[in-house]
Amino acid sequence: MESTIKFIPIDYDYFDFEGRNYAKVVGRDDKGKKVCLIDNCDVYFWAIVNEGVSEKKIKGICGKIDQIVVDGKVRQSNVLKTEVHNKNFLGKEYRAIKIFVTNSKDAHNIADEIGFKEIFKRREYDLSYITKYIIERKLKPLNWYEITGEILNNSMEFGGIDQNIEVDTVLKVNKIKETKQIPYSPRVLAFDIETDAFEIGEGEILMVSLVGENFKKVITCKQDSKLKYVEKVEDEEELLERFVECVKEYGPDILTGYYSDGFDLPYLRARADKLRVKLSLGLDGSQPKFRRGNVMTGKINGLVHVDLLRFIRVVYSQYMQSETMGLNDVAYELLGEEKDDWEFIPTKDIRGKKWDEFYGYNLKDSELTYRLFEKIWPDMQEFTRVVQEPLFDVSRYSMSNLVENYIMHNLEEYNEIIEKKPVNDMIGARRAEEKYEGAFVFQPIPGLYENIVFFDFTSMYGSVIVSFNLSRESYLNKKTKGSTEVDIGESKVYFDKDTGFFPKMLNDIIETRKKYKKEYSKDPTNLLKARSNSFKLLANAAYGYLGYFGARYYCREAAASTAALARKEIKKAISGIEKKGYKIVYSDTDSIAFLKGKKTKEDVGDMLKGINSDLPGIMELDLEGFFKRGIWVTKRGGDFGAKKKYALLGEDGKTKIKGFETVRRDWCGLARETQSKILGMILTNGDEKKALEYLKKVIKKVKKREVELDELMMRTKLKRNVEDYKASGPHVVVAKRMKEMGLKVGIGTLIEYFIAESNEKRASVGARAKLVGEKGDYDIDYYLKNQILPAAENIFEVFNVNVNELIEGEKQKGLGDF
DNA sequence: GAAGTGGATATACC
DNA sequence: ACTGGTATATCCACTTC
Repeated sequence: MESTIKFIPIDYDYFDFEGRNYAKVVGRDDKGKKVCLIDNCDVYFWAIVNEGVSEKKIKGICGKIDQIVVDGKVRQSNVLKTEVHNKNFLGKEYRAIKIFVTNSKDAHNIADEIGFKEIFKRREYDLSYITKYIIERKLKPLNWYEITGEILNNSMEFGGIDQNIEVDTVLKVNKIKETKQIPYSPRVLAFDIETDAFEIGEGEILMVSLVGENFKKVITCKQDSKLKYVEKVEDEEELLERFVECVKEYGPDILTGYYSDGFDLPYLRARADKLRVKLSLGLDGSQPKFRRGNVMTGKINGLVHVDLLRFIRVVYSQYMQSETMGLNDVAYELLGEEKDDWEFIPTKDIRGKKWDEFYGYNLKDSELTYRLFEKIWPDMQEFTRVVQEPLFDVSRYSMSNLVENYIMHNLEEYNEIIEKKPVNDMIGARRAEEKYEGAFVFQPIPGLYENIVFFDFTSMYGSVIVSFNLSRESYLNKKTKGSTEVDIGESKVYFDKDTGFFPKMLNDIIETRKKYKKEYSKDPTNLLKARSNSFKLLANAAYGYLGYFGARYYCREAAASTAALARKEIKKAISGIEKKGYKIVYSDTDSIAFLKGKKTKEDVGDMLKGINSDLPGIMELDLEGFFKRGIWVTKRGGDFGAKKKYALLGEDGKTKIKGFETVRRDWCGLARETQSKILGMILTNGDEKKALEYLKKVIKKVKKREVELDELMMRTKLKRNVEDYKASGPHVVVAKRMKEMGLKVGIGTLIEYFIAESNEKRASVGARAKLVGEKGDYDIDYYLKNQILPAAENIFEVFNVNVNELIEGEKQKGLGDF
C-alpha cells in the first residue's frame, strides 16, 4: 500500500541485501512518530577519458568495462552498465564514462581493473555509500521531505527488516520531494556514568544518570536513596539492563554525553561484555559499535550518539577562554554553571548521606550536558544542514572535513566529478614541500597609547580567495589572457579569470556569516555570536584547507597567493590610513590599530568608507572598536616591540589582554594574576605607581612564604607520549615520575607541578619540579626571578622602571620616593 | 664555571 | 594526521673561552 508522509532524516546507515546496498534512514514524521526509510541509489564511479579519444574508442572501452567482474571474499561484484557523459573535472570539460556497479564497497576494486591508456583518471570510487546516497537522492539531513512509499508491515522484504527495527513505521521509498520546512526540536537524552576505576572496563559502574525533557533519573546498584530521581537496582547487570530500558522508553533521537566517545559509552560496552549482558541500545537491537581511530568513536544504530566534547573542540574552543575543555570549565563559560563539588574517594569509604551527594553529582553532570546540548544545537543543526553529512559525522568532523564535505555536497550544480582523497605517497610529497610565507605582522613601538582605533577585515582570507578567484581549479600552469598574476616570493603564479567552484561556494559561506553577524548586532545573544563565529570559522578554514596536505582540493599556490595578496592589501590599507594623518600602532594579519589623535569618530568613519571604496572584490574593512588605552611592551631580551602581545582598555571599561603571560596557562596563577592586575591598574589609571605598590606587596608575600601552593602550580599539557620526548623539560620529568607511580599519563594529560627548593646548588628546573603532595617548599628565588618579575618586567620597562632591583630591596631610580 | 647559542617544546595570535 | 603561518618564551643541552 502506498502512502505519503512528512519526514525529517536524522540518522543514516546502510546494509547489504543480496549483494546490493540499501540506505536505512531513521527520522521523524510531522506527528513525532519514529520512521525508518529503506531506499537505495545508483552506485557508480567515473573513468575520465583523455582528450582527443574518439567516440568509437570510448565505446570499445565501455564494452570492456561492462565485462568486469571482481570476486571478493564475501561476494561477487560486477559492472551493471556504463554511460558516457560530458562532465567537468577541476573546472575543465571531459568525456567521462559513468560506471555503475553492484556494491559500493567494491567500487575501488573494480576501478583497479581499469587500466586503459585512454583513461586519464578514475574518480569517486572513494566515497562512502551514505555520502553518495545523500548526493544522489537529495535526502539531506535535518530538512523536511514528503516521502511516498510502501509501508512494510510484517513484510518479508529485505529479510523481514521491519520486524527487527523499533520504529513506528518502516517505509520503502518510491518518491522523495522537498517540502516546506517546519521547526524541529530533536528528542534528546543526556547521560553520564560514575565508575570505580578510571581505566575502561576495569572497575564497576556505580551509577548512571539520564536527563531529558521533564525527565531525570539516576540508576544505581549501590545504596538506596530517598531522593526521588534515584532508582536502586540489584546489581551491575541489572543497572545495564535498566539503562537500556530507560533509553528505549524515552525514545531519543539523540543520545548525548560529554567525552562519551572516549569514556562513558565504551565503558558501558566493556562492562556489558564482561558481565554477558547485551547493551542493545540500537533500534535494531544491536550494541554500540566502536571505530578506533585517533580517538575512539561509538555508534548506535538508529539514534545519533553525540559526544559534545568533539564538536566543542572543533567549533568553539578557539573562541573560548576556558583553559581545559572539561565539562566543568566549558559549562561554566557557556552556561555560567559549574559541576557539583565531589571528591573522589574509594567506593568502600562512601557511606550514608555521602551517596546522595554522589547521586546529585552524577545527575548534575547529565543536566549540564543536556543544557550544553540545547545551547549548541542550533549550530550543530546549521553545520549539518550546510555540510549535508549525517549529524553523527558532522558532530565529529575536523574543520578540514567540514570544509571538504561542504564542497563535495555542493559540486553537482557545477557538473563536477569529485577529486579523490590523496593517498600516502601524495600526502608525503605535499608535506615535504616548503612552507610558504604567511601573514604580515607590524612591529609595534613599545609604549602606553591613548585613544586607539581597531579596524579588521571581515573574513579576510576567505574574501581574498573569493575576490581574486584563488583555488585548485582556477590555478593555471602558465600565464593566459586575462589571468591574475600573483607574486608569492619564490615565483609568480597565475589564476584563471573564470570563477572556480571553490571561491563561489566560499562566497555563499561569507554571505551567510554576514547575515548572522547582522542579526547579532541587532540581538546580541551568545548564541548568535557563536553562530556567526562558526561560519567565520568555516570561511577561515577554507584557506587552511587549501594548504592542508590531506585535502582533496589542496593547492599550495592558491594558499600562498591568498597569504601574499592579504599582505599586499593590508599594507595598502595601512598606508591609506597613514596618509590621512593617523599613526599606526599595530597590525596582525587582518587587523590594524592606530591612534585616533585629535580626529573625531566621524572622521575615522569617513576614512574607513574611503578605504573600503578602493578594496577589490568582496573585501571589506570593518571598525572593530575604539579603545581608551593600550599598552605594547618590548620583547624580552630585545629593545624593540614584541608582536602578538598587547593589552587594551575598551570604552566599556573592560580590559582585553592578548598574548601576555596572563593568558598563558603554562605560567603559574600568581604570576598571571599579578600581571593581570598590573595591566588593569596601568590601563585604568594611566600611571604605574599603584601597580608598582601592588607588585611590591606580591613580592613580599612570596618572600614570606605566604602564597598558597595552588597559586604556584604550573600546568603544561603533554603533546606526545612520555617516552617520545627528546628533551625532558620540567613537565616531562614530572610526567615520568607520575607514570612510575602508576598514574595514567599520555597525550593530552595536563601535568601540574611546582618548583621546590633544592639543596643542590645548580639543580635544573626539571629536577626541582614537584607534584602536589611531594615533599618540598616552594622555591622563592625561582618564583620571583622566573615567574613574577618576568611577567611584570616588560610592562614597567615602558615607564623606565627596573623591577629587577625590587627583589634586592633597592630603591627605584625612575620613581623617586613614595 | 659563566655565558652564549640553537634545538625542543608549549602556547598564543590571527 | 586529521586547516595555515607568525611569534614569544622557557628550559635543556651543548659549545666556547
